[in-house]
Amino acid sequence: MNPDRRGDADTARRPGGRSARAGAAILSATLTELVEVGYAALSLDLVAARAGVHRATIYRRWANKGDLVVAAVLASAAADIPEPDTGTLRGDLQMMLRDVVDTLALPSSRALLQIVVAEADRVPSIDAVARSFWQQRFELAVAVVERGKQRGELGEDVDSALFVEVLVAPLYLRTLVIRQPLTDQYADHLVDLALAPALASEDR
Amino acid sequence: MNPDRRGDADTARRPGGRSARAGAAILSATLTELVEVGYAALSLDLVAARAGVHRATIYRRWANKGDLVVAAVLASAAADIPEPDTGTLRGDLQMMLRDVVDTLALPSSRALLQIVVAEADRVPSIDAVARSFWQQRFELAVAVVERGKQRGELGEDVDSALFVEVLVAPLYLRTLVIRQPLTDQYADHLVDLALAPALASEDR
DNA sequence: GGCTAAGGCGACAGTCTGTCGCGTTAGTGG
DNA sequence: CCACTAACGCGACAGACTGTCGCCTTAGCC
Repeated sequence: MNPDRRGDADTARRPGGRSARAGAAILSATLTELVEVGYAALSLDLVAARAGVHRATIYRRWANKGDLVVAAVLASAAADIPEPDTGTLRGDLQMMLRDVVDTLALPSSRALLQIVVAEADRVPSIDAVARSFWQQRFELAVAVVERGKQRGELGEDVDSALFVEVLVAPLYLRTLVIRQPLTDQYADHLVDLALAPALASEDR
Repeated sequence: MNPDRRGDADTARRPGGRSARAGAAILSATLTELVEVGYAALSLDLVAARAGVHRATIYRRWANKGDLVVAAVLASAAADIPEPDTGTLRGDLQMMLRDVVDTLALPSSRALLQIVVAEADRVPSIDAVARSFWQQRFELAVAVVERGKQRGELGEDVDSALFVEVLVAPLYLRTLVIRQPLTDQYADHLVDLALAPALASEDR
């Protein structure tokens, strides 16, 4: 639909050299600025300056501010996810939740998450990135829960997807909505709470 | 600290007439625009036009775009909260959660919530509004849970605050983060899940 | 070592923010 | 009922930012 050559991101025409360097510098500078001043106040002049690049160069690749931000968020979302395997469901869950706590403690992750939350309803491409990102994460977490279920650490009747949602949701509620601090103890507490019914039924 | 006469919001110098009307029109127009185009793209020109007011009039009251948005959000947060009392804890919780579901289904509430989530870390006054808003809501919900506890519908050892957090968190996770739809059935399911341990212990 | 895609550079129009001074109007208080 | 004056309307303004353009320069590829 778009004959424009922009927006091809990594498939730069000079993949070995300056183009690639400039592209990476721009995306990195965008993320830094984004975390620092937010989306609304983001200025391409400053991004260009920080990246050591002329502003026109940015526009040669991305049509506008929104597209650039989408690309930057997309690039930073491409982190790989550690797969926990401590041997017990409780251990795996603790590890995962503590990882979330650590991630949400980073100002950069918080800022990025906030931007995605704020813009996803308005920007289809951000919506798409968010959906696939969370789907991946959830599939992994659900797999961990399923493994625990097969080991008999959780009742067969438990809905794994819902279990994961209920387990992690308070971390995001505290961070984004009610603005309360997160601790490892809190995370562990959530795990205990989620596993309590299983323990109780063991006692019968 | 600020000798400027701006920012007094409702304490206008001509409380009876044009000033009050203009102020209300501006705040209302701001909210409408905010929901429609978001914070980043909000233009005071359009707000002024929608409010039927000259742009300078806005600046006479609020120093900048940020202050105006804060005032608008603050004004809209002043809604009163219905206190449920169905006679049973399950009924009260279902009512509260369905109310949250309904609220989050409104584009205006979603948009406002998203703006608050995105800006609270950056704008102290938005942070303050958010904190007091949620504290009020949570106190009410905790009171409902405590009442249920006194009726014996919930174990004495349950942490009411944590109970409320875990109960409502998935609604916000789905709305803001993982972008999944909310239904009344889902809300009821959460209530059942939260009350399950209490039911199980009744059976002993 | 030459060809050429891509970046550097500066100028540009258009939009938005925030400010100002002056004229006008509509509440307020007598 | 009327005069006073606080507050608004209006248009001009500087400054910042967005997005575009054409020309020149450079660095990567063969």
